[in-house]
This record gives sequence, C-alpha cells and structure tokens, in this order.
Amino acid sequence: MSAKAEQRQRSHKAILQSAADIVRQRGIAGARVADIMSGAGLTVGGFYAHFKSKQELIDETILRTVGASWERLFASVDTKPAADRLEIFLKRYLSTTHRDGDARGCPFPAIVGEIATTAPEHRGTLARTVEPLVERLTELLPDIHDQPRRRLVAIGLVALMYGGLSLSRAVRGTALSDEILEACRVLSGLAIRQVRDEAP
Amino acid sequence: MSAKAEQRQRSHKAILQSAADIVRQRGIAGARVADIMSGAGLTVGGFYAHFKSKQELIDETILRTVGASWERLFASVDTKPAADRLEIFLKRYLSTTHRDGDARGCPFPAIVGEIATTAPEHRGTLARTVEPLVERLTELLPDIHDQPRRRLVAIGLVALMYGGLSLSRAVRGTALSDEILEACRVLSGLAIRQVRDEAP
DNA sequence: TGTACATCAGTGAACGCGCGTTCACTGATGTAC
DNA sequence: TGTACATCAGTGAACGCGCGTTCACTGATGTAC
Repeated sequence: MSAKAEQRQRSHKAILQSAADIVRQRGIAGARVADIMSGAGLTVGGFYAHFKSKQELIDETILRTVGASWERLFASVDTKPAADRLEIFLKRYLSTTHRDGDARGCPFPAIVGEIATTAPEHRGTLARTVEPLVERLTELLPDIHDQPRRRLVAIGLVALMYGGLSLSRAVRGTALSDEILEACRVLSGLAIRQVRDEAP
Repeated sequence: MSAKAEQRQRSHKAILQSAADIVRQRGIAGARVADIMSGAGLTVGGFYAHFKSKQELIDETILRTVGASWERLFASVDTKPAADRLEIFLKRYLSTTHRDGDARGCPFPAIVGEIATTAPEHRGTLARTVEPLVERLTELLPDIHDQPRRRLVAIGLVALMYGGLSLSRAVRGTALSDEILEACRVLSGLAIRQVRDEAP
C-alpha cells in the first residue's frame, strides 16, 4: 500500500478511537466533531474526507464500542470455571473500576438515554447491538431447560447492569454511588440463585 | 391577592408544568427555554422574570417530577393488600403504558444519562431525589430483619426499574422493547422470591 | 534518472443555524391624592 | 370618584456563542514520460 493510503488508514483508525473515547465519556451530543478530530491529532476540516456525517461516525462508533466492550468482558471470564463465569462477569461490569471511566468500558450509560430522547436516529443501530449480547449472556446462565425464561433472565440482567452503572455514574462522588453497584451485584445474585433453585 | 400576582403565579405554574412535560420527553438539553415557554402559552423573553436561569428551572423540575411520579406510584398501591404492593408497583413502573409516554411518569430515563455525561451540574439534585425513593421502597420489601440487605435490594430494584424503562424506550418499536419490560418484571420477581426464602 | 504535472490527505477560515440570555419597550393593573 | 402617575408581567428583537458542515487552498506523495 502507498504511504498516502497508509497515512489515511492510520488517520481513520485514530478518528474512530478518539470518537470511542469521547462518546463513552460525554455521550453523543457531547462528542463534538472538532474535539474528536483534535483527539486524533487532526483538524476539523479533514473529518468529511473520512465520514459522510457525524451521524455515520456515531453509528459506527456504537457498533464497535458496544461489541468490543462486551466481547472483552466475555473473553475475560472464558478461562474461569463455567460455574463462576456469570458471577465474575457481573462483578466486573458492576465494579468501581468500570464506573470510574475504564476507557474500554460499556458505552450504554453514555448513549442509551440520549437515543431514547434526542437521538432517535441511532435507535436501530443500538437495537442491533443488544441482541448479540443477550444471546452470549444466555449461555452463561444456569441450564434450566426453559429457554424463553432463560432469555428473559439474560435481558433482565443487561437492564440491571446498564441501569446500575448509569445511575452509579450519575451520582458519582456520593456514598450512594458505591451502594448502587453493590446493590445490583446483590440483586443479580439473588435472582440467579432463585433460577438455580427452580431448575429441575 | 391582586390580579397581577395571581396571573404571575398561574404563569409560574404553567412554566413548571410545561418544563416537566418536555424534560420527560426530550431530556435536559432537548428542553429548550423557548419551547418550554411556548408550552406554557408565553414567549421566551418572559422566562427570566420567573427563573434565574435554565439550570435553576431544571433543578426544580427534577426535584418536583421525581418526587411526584414516585409518590403517585406509591399512593396507587396503598389500597392493595400489603403482600401484593411491591409486585404491583414493579408491574406498573415496568408497564408499556409507562414506557409509552405516561405524562406523569418517572423522569429518570430522560435525565440520568445526561447528568452523568453532559449535565453534572444537576448531580447533587438528582442524588437528593434518590434517597427518599429508596427509603419508601424499602418499606415495601419483605421484612427480612437484615436491614442493610433490605436497603440494598431496594436500591437494586430502583436501578433495575430505571435501567429497564430506559433501555426499553431506547429500542422503542422493536420486539425487544416489550421483552425488556417483561424481563425486568421476571428478574425482580425472582430476586424477591429469593429474599423471602432467605427470611427467617 | 530526472522533470513536470496530477492527486489527495489534511488545513483553517467561513457559513448558517439554533440556542440561552438580555433589553428596550408595551399595555394592563395598581396606587396616591 | 376621577385623574395622573407608578408598577410590572410579558413581548419580541437582538446579541454572543458554539456547533456541524463547506470550501478554497497547501504541500507532500505518486505518476508519466
């Protein structure tokens, strides 16, 4: 590949990386094109040689960051004993480390509310990212042979994880913030124990 | 009171009501001063005779709408048998009616994410609203005599309710949206059953 | 191999628009005598 | 009671600012001969 094309590719990647970081921290509206570009070591004007619009970049950023962050989490529990995986998974998602700006963390807290209110143009993209997570998470649940119920429990856990992390971040700095994370770990533990007890 | 003062009071109330409606639908940044005023039957310029700034109005709107919406829910289950109250409460919060823009619904989905990312100036106000809910909700839980755990379960349920409603709204229009609400009802039911089983 | 021209990634200023906020003004209500 | 003036809730245009997007330009890289 020519030096020019290589340079272009490097810039493209840098823009995506910068967007991923900034969107996770500041949400969609908070991620300004000029800031994203300067985070990539470039200037505003060059943006439109890489993406058709801000919306296109945001869509691609959503697909990439949701996928990558959850896959990273799934991979991190892969080596653990099967029986412990779900608990460790929940513990990591609902950790203070994740709350306090893990650069590779889940972007949901930064984008879900915005998509519901002022950025409905990304609704379809978001919906597409949730389904795979649910399927992967279902595999981690106790095998209760009631597949529809298993799926619902997985979806409920996604909502609990997202809700807990989001609320915890919103009240960051207060004692309640830590309590929220702990509470979600406790609640998920209770639900999972009950699922196990119900299993045949 | 003079006719002038009465007029002023009516306007003030209308602005608050309009703000409550619009914030719930479009979030904080999405609630434009001009739109709020026109929703109250007034024009932009008059706004600053009623509030020092948009931030002041938003803070007051958060305090009022969070308090009122949860109190309304608590009141609505007051006449039910004590043993059923929590379940009905959860069912109503996690209903499609509530998701589909109940005008008096919970404002959390519209504001929590934004406060965590682009509107940290409202963080303290939000935190102040959560504590009372938790205390009220704790009373609805089975009496397990382990108060700290009881509190954590209540907090977890708040996170689950908020997370479920928010996620469900974000993917509105898809089959997943309904599933999320059902999933959260199921998950909360499982956790509560487990709490009961653990009770002495 | 060297030279002249073409390409193209990136620059930075400018544009148009929407927002929160300000302010001179209006006209109905209230007050003093 | 009537009259002259004061008050003040609300108007609507203007201001300043920040944002997404556009565009004429630059200069390094690539190509043709």
